[in-house]
Amino acid sequence: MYSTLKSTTLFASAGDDDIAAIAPLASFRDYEEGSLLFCQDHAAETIFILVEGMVKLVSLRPDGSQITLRTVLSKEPFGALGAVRADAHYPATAEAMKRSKVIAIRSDEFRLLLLERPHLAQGLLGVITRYVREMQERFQEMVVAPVPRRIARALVRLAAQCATEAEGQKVVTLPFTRQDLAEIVGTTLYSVSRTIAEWERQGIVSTGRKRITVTNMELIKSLAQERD
Amino acid sequence: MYSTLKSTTLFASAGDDDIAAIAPLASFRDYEEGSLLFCQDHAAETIFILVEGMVKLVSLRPDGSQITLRTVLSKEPFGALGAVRADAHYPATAEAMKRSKVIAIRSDEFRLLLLERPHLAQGLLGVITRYVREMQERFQEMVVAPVPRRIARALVRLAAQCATEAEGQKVVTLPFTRQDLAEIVGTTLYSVSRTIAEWERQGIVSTGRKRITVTNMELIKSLAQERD
DNA sequence: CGTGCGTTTGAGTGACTTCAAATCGTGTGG
DNA sequence: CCACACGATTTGAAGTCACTCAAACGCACG
Repeated sequence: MYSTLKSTTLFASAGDDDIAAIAPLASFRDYEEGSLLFCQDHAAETIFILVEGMVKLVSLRPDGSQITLRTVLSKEPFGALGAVRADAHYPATAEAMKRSKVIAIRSDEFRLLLLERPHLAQGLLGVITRYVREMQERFQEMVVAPVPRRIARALVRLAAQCATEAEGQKVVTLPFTRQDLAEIVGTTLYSVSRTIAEWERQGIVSTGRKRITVTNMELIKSLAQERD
Repeated sequence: MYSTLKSTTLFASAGDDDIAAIAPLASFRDYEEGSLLFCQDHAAETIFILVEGMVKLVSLRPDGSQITLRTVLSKEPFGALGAVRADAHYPATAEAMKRSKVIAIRSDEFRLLLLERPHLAQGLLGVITRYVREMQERFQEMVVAPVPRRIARALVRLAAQCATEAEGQKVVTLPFTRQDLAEIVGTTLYSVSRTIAEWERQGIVSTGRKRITVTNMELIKSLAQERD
């Protein structure tokens, strides 16, 4: 548990004594594919760190459709906003996309530690700040970028996240359905299908059921850029 | 200066000793309408707190168009992400929309204080967390909501911010051009003009040059809702 | 009384969505 | 081991929302 905690982005700047203080609050949990780790608007009682698997944070809309706010792949924390304020509620629902293993930490006790241990607060600030920057970037994309560019950007971002796990190889396979991607970039599965089919004809990607393999990362990256 | 700092959202949870530690790092600055407080991608050397006036945080796009990430009205801090990491750069450009007065704090020295004074870190976490939630909400709007609803939401949000200053009155006047609003909701000034003109015909708002007055806040709020 | 910026309005276009239906691939039960 | 069933994907056709471009208008300031 010690070394697992130490290797996460949240506790990268923490000292051994900080880790020792956290460890008693933390426990491992496993989730089946499709199960929910927490639900939107429920009290944010625990914060999570993904150890293994894949989790998506989705926002359910009144009309039944859903938007994926974030895809958690590496050893990133999630549901961490609840550690800041005492009466916080989860702003989204967390769903396991595969069998996943997580570390769960009680947020109320963690919050108390934040006041005593500045390095923990530092780590949390770092994690949240990085998230803010990513959100701002995606926000801008949503507003101005056409659908194909949004998809390209999503692929680049997801490939980079996956590559953290499987050290930077040229060809990256992403285990997402067209529907998954549609919820990430805010479009329909039809538009995703048409766009990806076109790219497959051009040899930029190869696809399959629940799978998209980027074979020419450079080209995808250029499609993700502003200019044409 | 002491009481001014104490009244801001960033230092609401700070003790008198915290304020005393901050005060030497802080100074007042004034900006003319249209002047830039900081520029995108420059080193984030100082964090700001708006005391008086109005500031917008805009992201400039390669094609020349711009998107307003945030409109700062009340005694909110901005440019505060730079306080977290040493080598941070501003993710956006800050422009004064009116003559404005701000408090400027050197971010490198502030960062050191964060490690010694947990209540300051607490305050910063609170501010950033609130911002994350707002961004997530706007992010979702962008993806799924049609333009008129996005405009309605922007008006509701901006009116609420203004109302913090001029205690909740029924009729709120917002000093924005059609272009300003277009950059906030991510559309064109033409679409804003048409939408607002329609609302004026229905008596929901009254408009003028660089001015939009919400006369029926309830109706605007219902337009901002998901359902029709 | 001009000049310029902010605003209005029209017409045309294009990107994306929506709905419908067919097809493909995979896993499962007989 | 094969056939079926369901989920995932493809493709077509129609419709619409909002953008783009162009031009005119009008308020406010010098």
